[in-house]
Amino acid sequence: MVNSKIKTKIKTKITTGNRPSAEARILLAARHVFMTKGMSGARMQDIADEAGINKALLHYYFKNKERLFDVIFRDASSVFFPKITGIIESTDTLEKKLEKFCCAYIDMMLQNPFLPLFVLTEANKRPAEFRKKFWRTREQVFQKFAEEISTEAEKKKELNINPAHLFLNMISMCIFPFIAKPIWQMSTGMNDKEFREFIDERKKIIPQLIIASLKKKCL
Amino acid sequence: MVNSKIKTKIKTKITTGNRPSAEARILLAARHVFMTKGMSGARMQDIADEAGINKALLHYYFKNKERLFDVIFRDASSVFFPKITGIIESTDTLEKKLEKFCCAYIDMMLQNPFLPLFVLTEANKRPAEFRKKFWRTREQVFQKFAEEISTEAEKKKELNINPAHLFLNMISMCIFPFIAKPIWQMSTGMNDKEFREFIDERKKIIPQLIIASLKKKCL
DNA sequence: GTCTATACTCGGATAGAC
DNA sequence: GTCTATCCGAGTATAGAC
Repeated sequence: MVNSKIKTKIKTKITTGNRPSAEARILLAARHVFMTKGMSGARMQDIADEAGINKALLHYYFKNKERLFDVIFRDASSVFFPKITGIIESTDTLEKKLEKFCCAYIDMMLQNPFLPLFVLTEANKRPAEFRKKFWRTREQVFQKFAEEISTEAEKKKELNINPAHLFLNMISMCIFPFIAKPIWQMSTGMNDKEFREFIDERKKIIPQLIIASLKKKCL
Repeated sequence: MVNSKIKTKIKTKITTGNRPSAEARILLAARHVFMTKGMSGARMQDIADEAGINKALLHYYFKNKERLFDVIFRDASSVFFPKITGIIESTDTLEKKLEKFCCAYIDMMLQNPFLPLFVLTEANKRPAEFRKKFWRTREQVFQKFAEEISTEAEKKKELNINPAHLFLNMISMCIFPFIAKPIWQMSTGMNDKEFREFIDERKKIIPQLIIASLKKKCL
């Protein structure tokens, strides 16, 4: 499996034995190291160690650090920018849709706690490169959500809400706690278990709050 | 001015002439480079260039990269974790206090747009070091806010609100847009001017939303 | 205090054996 | 496909002149 073809989606291929292939182990290790240290802080040696191979093999599979990073980052982006078509197109009420979205999104971040800071940091560091290499128009989650909310608002004559603010409020409240986790825990004294429970509570609180903001009286 | 004494607060000292001293220029340049590139991405050469001096002088003033970083980061933290005693102790209503807080905090970030991502990233990368070297108990903004909200809630018999969620919601909505700025602009097509106006709107929207969440019906 | 020149270290990348 | 050994550029840090 040489690096000649760039894969668009990472799959952890398994060899005939029970141990993941070297390539799969590299990807797993690279994901972990890049996510925790960032592009500039990550060391090829760390990735090699964690994958249980040596540096030379990294270059055999992925040419250089940048290419390896790109594979990881592209995969990370595709997870971070969710596909909400499924939720949007369902026949649920808006309330139910928001609830499903928050719940699914928070669950995803519980499984990938470093993802938000990783994607946002790297997107900030080189915005031009990000736009060119990683930005997919299809990932414009916001557009669909905005339409959905606008039509919903029109139906109910609650036109005083700005979909942009509403959507940004929602994702802010979902994502930010994961970015601020260490500081928040220092500040409140929460341990990991308490933090986890606290986050779980937010799956209900956030959509409720958003729905409340739709009422004329609130905004 | 040798590096023997560590300053707790950065002041841009001006020499007798009209050009800032070398030390002041270094601090200014270092702040900019560290904030945009992060600790691991920053290059001493870049800082020297931007300050209009050479690398050797950096080491003359600040011994090494880590010490220079520490000075910048300590200063950044003290700005990022706001002193809210002034707002808390005023005789304003809770509503007014929240409004003042959001407004002041958003204004601060408008002036230091890279601050949030910088502080949060570095705090995440080395949480133990962060706690030891930079965390100040006095910065536990949250505690005071929580007490304030609790007493307010008791007065109005609106005990169904959790101050932790309320506070986290508020700062999430204030801070997150600055972290997500490039992605948000790509996603919505906003230019810098529009983004600025959009942010200004939030100074009112966020406290309104928070106040609304205090009502029993909303949460 | 400020510079030039240089030493040293780290880390990404390659050559080549097996 | 995987390894050892090595190269080489980049980047931090220091020596020493002025």
